[in-house]
Amino acid sequence: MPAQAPPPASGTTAAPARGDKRTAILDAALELFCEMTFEGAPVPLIAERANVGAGTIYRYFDSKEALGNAVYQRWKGELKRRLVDDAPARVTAREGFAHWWRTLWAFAIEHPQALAFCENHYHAPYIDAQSHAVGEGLHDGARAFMRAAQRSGDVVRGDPDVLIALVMGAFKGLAKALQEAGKPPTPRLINESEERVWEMLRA
Amino acid sequence: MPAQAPPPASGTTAAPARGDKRTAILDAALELFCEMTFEGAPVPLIAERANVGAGTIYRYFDSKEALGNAVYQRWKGELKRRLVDDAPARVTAREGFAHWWRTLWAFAIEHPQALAFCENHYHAPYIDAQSHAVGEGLHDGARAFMRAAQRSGDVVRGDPDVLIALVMGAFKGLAKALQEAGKPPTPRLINESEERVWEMLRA
Amino acid sequence: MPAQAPPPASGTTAAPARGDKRTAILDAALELFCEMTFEGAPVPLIAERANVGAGTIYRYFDSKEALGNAVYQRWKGELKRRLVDDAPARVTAREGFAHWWRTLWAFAIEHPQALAFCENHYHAPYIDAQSHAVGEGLHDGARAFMRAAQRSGDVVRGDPDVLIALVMGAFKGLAKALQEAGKPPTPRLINESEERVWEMLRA
Amino acid sequence: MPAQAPPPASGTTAAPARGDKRTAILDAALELFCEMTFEGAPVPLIAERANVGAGTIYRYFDSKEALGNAVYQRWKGELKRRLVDDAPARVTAREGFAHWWRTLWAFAIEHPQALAFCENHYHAPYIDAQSHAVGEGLHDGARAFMRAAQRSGDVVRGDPDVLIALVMGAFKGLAKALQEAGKPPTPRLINESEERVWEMLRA
DNA sequence: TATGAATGAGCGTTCATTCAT
DNA sequence: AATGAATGAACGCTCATTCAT
Repeated sequence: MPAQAPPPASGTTAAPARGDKRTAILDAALELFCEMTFEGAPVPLIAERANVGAGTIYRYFDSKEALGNAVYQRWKGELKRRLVDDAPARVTAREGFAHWWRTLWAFAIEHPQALAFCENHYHAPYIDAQSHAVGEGLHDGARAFMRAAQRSGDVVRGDPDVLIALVMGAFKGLAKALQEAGKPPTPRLINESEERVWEMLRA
Repeated sequence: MPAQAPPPASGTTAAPARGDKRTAILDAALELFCEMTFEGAPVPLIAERANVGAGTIYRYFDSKEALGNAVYQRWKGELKRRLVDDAPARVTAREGFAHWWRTLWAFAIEHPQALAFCENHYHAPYIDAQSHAVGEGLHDGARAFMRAAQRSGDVVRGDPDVLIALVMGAFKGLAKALQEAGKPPTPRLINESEERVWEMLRA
Repeated sequence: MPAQAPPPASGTTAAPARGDKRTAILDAALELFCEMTFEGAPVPLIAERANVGAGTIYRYFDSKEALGNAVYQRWKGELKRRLVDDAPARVTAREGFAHWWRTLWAFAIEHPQALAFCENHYHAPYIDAQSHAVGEGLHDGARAFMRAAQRSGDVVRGDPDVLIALVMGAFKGLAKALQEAGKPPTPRLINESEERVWEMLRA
Repeated sequence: MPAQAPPPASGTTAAPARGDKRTAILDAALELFCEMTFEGAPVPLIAERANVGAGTIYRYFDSKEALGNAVYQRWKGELKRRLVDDAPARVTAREGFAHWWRTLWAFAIEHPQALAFCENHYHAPYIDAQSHAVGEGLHDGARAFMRAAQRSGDVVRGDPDVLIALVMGAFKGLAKALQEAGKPPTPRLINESEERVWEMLRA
């Protein structure tokens, strides 16, 4: 799954679009950070995979750490967009939960490396405040949803952060386990797991 | 703990006991691998933290990778011992689940870094087959428990590996969230989360 | 010279010519290997002597051992070229021997360290098969010459390898002795020693 | 050929003789210096081969370099003893030369590693003045012999050092070639080479 | 006297970063 | 704007040497 391009390229459509190189670098970096760890992935190798010169990376990113943060924010931001910004308004708690669960799986299927990267690197020493803020934005959306669901009486009482941690943890655990086992997440599995996790939340 | 043990334990309590250095290295390595990543933690820094010379590490471990695996096996083995080997026999599924959940939390409280390390490093490129075998031993124990619980009708049907992934994921998610927030896991929180997760499993 | 040659020769004389660095490294390595032994010569010191960064050496040579072999093949190959490939055809055995003896001395005068290096390092543990093959090529040429000289009745019968060993040993012995004593090899000395050594060979 | 013991042990004959360890260390060092180079042979490995503790070596020798010089002097001294001190008095030049040539070969057969070591390490950076003095003593004896042979008219005129260099070089060249080829020096070969080399010297 | 665990300086090598082109 | 050769600090690791036992 080499190239992923969530933010539609701006400007004219034909010709070697501006930003092409930046995207190529971000894609290559994501791949290699997943394969070899952030520290283990040499910048020159990222450059080679992105088909650019090693020096070119430094025209787009101040440092390797800045590149790591850019990768993080790109995908964490994309996930937040889908999960929070595109959330359906005025639906039941159960429907809202279904949106979350299915969107998470859609993202995991489309961008398995992006998901693994964001999970594994949230606590990496090079992740900066701005990146953490993006993560917080996602969490805020989740908290708002959970609180509303508790208010409506559909979801058990208790610290919403605890419930979010349980739900997101369950998702990550299953996604990771499937990836390791090499099994694709079938619609059936997604539905059944949605059911199970909802039981955990249900009032 | 299949790793090396050059200095035979002296048994008596006085004097800088043999084996001290090996343990000091393992402890320092765990700390630094958590703080800085395996690749990011320089061996000389591990030595300094352990109050030994840099070369001394290589008297106890063949390489940095061997040290990483020793740390992994030490704690994953300890967790497996508590979770599987010390599991109560002839109890209900609900009681068996309580043992798991509470043992996990006890371990998380005693050795927060050990838990984080084992979780984050299972797929690191340096983890070897023997380490993976230790992890498998733990998983086998979990699967045996889950199958018995399904046969007794207390837990929902379905792939036991999926259920294990959901439960372990939920635990890790909550443990991680509390650690980040700096909140200790209160007995109340442990009990309530046990209740929630059991709902996810219950037939 | 089968080793790497990354910078293509520019041909024109102006500007710091490409290939300069590779040659500077080979020259510095030869010097230091002679002064301090292969194992005793630190790579960073070779780099300093060659006026390049330590890392630069590894752009031209895969390892210190590869550098050692490149030095060996460079000079052993050059010697073989002069001695074997440029040997005069259809001359008497005596004239052929004169070519060998004088060419050896010319080489010893031009490249005293190169000669010493090739002699002392043929059996070093780091010298690889390709380097040995270059040495063999030289020896094959010598054997062909010696056999022809024996067939023509000018040189005594006996294992040609033994005669070669005696002749080459005598040359190295004298060259080394002069170098140690700091005396230059005068034309007179070269001629007289040629006479002596020919007496050893003469039928 | 693990143990060589030219200097007869002093003191009483039975019981673990004094000097045993010193000799064991010198023997092990000679072997390993030949197999792995002086720089390449770790002191702890020498200790292991000598069946002593690593620290014990430093009771007998101040440093690794001192050990290297002790090995050098031991064997160069032994060679000088046989070649110079035990030389027959009042014999013809031809007979005197025969003594030299045959003694060299006897030494080469008895102590092949000792010979190779002394040859290859004379110019090593760690060889000190005292060691060089031992070598000089040998050379002085050779020079005295050569001068006498020239005075008697049996050997060609010319710088005796040049003649010595040619003769010793021829010997070393042949000895080395045989060792490399794995062929033993047969009496016939020794005699024939003696004849050849004498031709080089003969007036 | 003899040991070998412990040390840390120094090795060969890598790689994030720069800069002449 | 883009390159990739060059750099040198910093890495993992070795080994000559010391010293508590």
